[in-house]
Amino acid sequence: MFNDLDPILHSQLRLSIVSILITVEEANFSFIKDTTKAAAGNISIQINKLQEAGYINVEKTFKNNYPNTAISITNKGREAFEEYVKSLQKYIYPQK
Amino acid sequence: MFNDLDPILHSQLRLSIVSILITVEEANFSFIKDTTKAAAGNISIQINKLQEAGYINVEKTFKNNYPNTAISITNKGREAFEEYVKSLQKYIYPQK
DNA sequence: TAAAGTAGTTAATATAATTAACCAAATATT
DNA sequence: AATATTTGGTTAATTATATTAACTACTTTA
Repeated sequence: MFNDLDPILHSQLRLSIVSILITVEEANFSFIKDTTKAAAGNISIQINKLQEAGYINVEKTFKNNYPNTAISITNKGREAFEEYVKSLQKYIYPQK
Repeated sequence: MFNDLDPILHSQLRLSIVSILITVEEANFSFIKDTTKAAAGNISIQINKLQEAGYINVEKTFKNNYPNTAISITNKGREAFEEYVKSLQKYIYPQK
């Protein structure tokens, strides 16, 4: 009846991050920080986990002399997100 | 942009339980156990948390000589679920 | 009456999320 | 030109959560 929910995505902050990345080509650390209002440390860790899972690409460069971490979603990440949403539907619309 | 997701509901097992209770008048422990496939101990704990939060009613009686735990959703629980779903929509359909 | 099953609970453990403290470099202030 | 502050992070420690293993208490069956 209830599919397992991908534990990588079933975390508020990681879901927020992926949710943002679904809508944009690329986002940097600061944008994620501003948008999610989460603490930088937390974001740093959750980005690592998403990268380890292969859900996002992380490119660290320098921009205007400052470190800049550019993040984008991978195909795997996009698919995982779609799967997660499908599974969730079964929870939130159990009448189906 | 992203509402906080009610941490009481943002747990796979608790969400499963509430999701079941949304569709039925009442469910007992065994039904929840069979439907969710979760371990009894885990269910026991999550039922306590949902009760503490006022999201469910728990009635312990004996049925055919056996202990029987009947569970039903409260108005508060139903509202929390609806709110949770609304918040989730913003995550899973960020284009909106 | 001994073994197996029902219906749970609790304590201990494993896992995950969060925060506090830190680092390195850049820029702003006195 | 020192020093304070800001940017953009990371890491270690803490806190919170979830899960499991072991147990309780009773019932039924062989």
